[in-house]
Amino acid sequence: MPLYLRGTLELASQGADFISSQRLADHLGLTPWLIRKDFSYFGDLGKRGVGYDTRTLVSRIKKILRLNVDRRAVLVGAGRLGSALLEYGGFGRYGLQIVAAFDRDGAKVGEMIGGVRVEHVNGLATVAGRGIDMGILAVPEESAQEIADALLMAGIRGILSFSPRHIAMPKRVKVITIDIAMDLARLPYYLSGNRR
Amino acid sequence: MPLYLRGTLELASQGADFISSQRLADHLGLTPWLIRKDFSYFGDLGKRGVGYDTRTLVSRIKKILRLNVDRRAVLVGAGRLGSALLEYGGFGRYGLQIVAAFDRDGAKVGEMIGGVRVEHVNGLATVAGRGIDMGILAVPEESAQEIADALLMAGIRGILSFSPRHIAMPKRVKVITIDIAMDLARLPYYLSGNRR
DNA sequence: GCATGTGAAGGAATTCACAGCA
DNA sequence: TGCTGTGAATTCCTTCACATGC
Repeated sequence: MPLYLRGTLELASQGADFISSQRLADHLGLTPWLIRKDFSYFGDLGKRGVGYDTRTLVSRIKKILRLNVDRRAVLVGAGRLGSALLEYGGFGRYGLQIVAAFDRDGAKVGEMIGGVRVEHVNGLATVAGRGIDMGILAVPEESAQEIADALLMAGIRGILSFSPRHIAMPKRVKVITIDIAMDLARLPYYLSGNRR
Repeated sequence: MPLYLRGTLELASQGADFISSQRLADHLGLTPWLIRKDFSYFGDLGKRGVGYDTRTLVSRIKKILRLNVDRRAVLVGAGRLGSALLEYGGFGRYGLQIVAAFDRDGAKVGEMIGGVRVEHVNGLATVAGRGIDMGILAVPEESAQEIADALLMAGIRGILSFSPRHIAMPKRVKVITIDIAMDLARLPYYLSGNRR
């Protein structure tokens, strides 16, 4: 569904009022019947013979994904990757915002990056009262688990981690891991004449 | 399999000579029988009653993933994310290396980042003869498709893209997309009392 | 005894084909 | 006619249970 949201937002921004499953499928590199099947689980979203109204589709998917209210995230690790994330403008389209940043390095504390002031990681517990419910982990992999534990203590219940380690958390906390090196390592398999 | 490689490398670096499917599963947050089933497709990798020899396991998986030889990649887009990638040291464990970087911005050309000199994007075609077969796309999303086409022309057959767009390529080119904002947007769904 | 390898069962996701409505 | 919604068929992936070998 997040992918469908992305595609619908994009086509809507190109001025489409209605889109067919065919059009969305072409745009995303998928098949129409898969999209229709997935949409069908959430009741009647489209008009037969016409397609899906982009406006209502966006708002329905946002509601399903609980993106109908703005969400705030905290970032830990203001290194190169962390800074890039703080200055990245792509979160806004989903109503997401990084509103706090922490680092272990005293030299970075106080710095403003992407409009956010870097705080010392010792104060991580203070995020508890700030209406933040997601954490972004951009720390060295050795400290990833430790910082994740601190985020758990601070009441965070969703983590996006860039560390190539499995983060152990109670089941109530959702962890999504992006392992960039591992993703790049998947490419060579497809390089030469592979079947399929 | 890339995930198994990561886990095995990690446990090996901790001094493990043999690992059981149970141990690897615990480490990665998976189940032992899934790992055994997946390994079984590639012939007898383990010793019954003992486990898997980490050394041979690593080399077998590397061979399967075609990571048994070092692979070279080109990066396009030396902005914040691109620079972070150039300076990231995590690719080496898989024998991957970024050996060239390109940017559209003349001011960046000539700069050294992470030991790589930034070249002007107009010269992208020159990668053809340099033993490079993967491209990393860290450009603004509007230019992603255009640059991907240029990479195709330059003989690249695998692309890791950070642009939140579907990249259209001939079937012989493998494209892996990392959409950071979309991944973060998946979290809110899990935030409150969801079943499962 | 211990841990792998694997046929069989079970479940989930995808694809198909078409009925139903604008 | 055009495009959605959906049961049925299919394919794929996961889980189980246990025979096999160190």
